Amino acid sequence: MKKLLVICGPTSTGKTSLAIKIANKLNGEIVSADSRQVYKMMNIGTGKDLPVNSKLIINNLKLGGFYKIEDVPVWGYDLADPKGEFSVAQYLKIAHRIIDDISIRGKLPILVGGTGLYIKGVIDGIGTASVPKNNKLRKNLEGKTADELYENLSQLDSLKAGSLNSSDKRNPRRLIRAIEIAQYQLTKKTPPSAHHTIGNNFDVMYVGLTAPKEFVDRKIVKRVIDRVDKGIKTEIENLLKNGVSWDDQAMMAMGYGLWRDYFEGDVSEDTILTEWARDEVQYAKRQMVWFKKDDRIKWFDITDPEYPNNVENLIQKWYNQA
RNA sequence: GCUGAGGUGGCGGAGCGGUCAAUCGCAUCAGACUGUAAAUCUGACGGCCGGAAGGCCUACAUAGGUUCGAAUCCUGUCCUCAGCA
Repeated sequence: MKKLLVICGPTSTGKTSLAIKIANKLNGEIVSADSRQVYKMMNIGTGKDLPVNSKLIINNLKLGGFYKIEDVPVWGYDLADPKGEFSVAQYLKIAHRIIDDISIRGKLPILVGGTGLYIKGVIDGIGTASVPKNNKLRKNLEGKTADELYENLSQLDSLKAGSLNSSDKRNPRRLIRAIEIAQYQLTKKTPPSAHHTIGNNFDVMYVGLTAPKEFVDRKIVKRVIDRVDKGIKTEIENLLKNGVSWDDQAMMAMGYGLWRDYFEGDVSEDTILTEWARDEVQYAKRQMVWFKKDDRIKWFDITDPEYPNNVENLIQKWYNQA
């Protein structure tokens, strides 16, 4: 059976470096599952860790392209223009192609990232992903309160409305999407097409990386400072020069939008760094909340001295199985 | 030293006699999540008991006072800030 290795976990736990190590050992290629690394020109802040002067290699337009990091092809970067929009649906489409392609070439695809929804989408599929965005509808719904939206949804699809939990009932963004799907199903009268999933065709191994909170927090602080040294400010200036605006979806990424008050206001760099690190810490927490529910994941504490041996043994053993 | 403003929960900041354990924002903690997911949203957030309703205690710089009742009014004390010396 074809194999797929997933390496997930919160930010700052060394997912990529483990992936590279494994890729070198098992003849693998990396596929990034990261909702911000998909943007071009956003390298330092999203942690692409590209070697200097490396450039995107494109052999097949349908697969995006790949970078080489320590001789390992890394896919899933630079799929989108930071001025534009991007969503899971687009990611899934291309990620599936990439994974199939790697697999067909006889190599091991390694899905690496911290965006839980992307990983879950790739493996388990997202049934409604084929329902397109309806800008007109969204425009109309814009500004409505959660209660109004909920009422609206109830009329279109009372079943769906009733199934929402108390949190989603008050989440305008989710309610709008739910209405969008409900309306699509009403007008098109066609159920969303069957979605491509990988779960059934691949032997998937899930490796999760964690560390004690204090360890992760310290690492985050260090990394934030490191990114400033590497030139995050220049990177942002370049984005702006290229027409990216502060309001673009891509600029909502941590460590980007935050700088607006530095460039346009009188907020100090120190303040920005503190807030940036804080955002990352909060994000790491949210990632863990998401991942820890998935009991397919085999967890490893990266501060455990035995960790490198343990993961590699586990993966090797899984890899050797027919 | 004089004059003016002010001291509220981890922070910012409302409240200016009762309905105040104290709006709200941030932080923190817990959680949700299927086309923005590094997004968006929910709950908890002085202490103790309780599943909850609710109850009890300690609280709005500090010490007194006025009042049936004070974070809110008065007085002393200690701090902070602005202007004058």
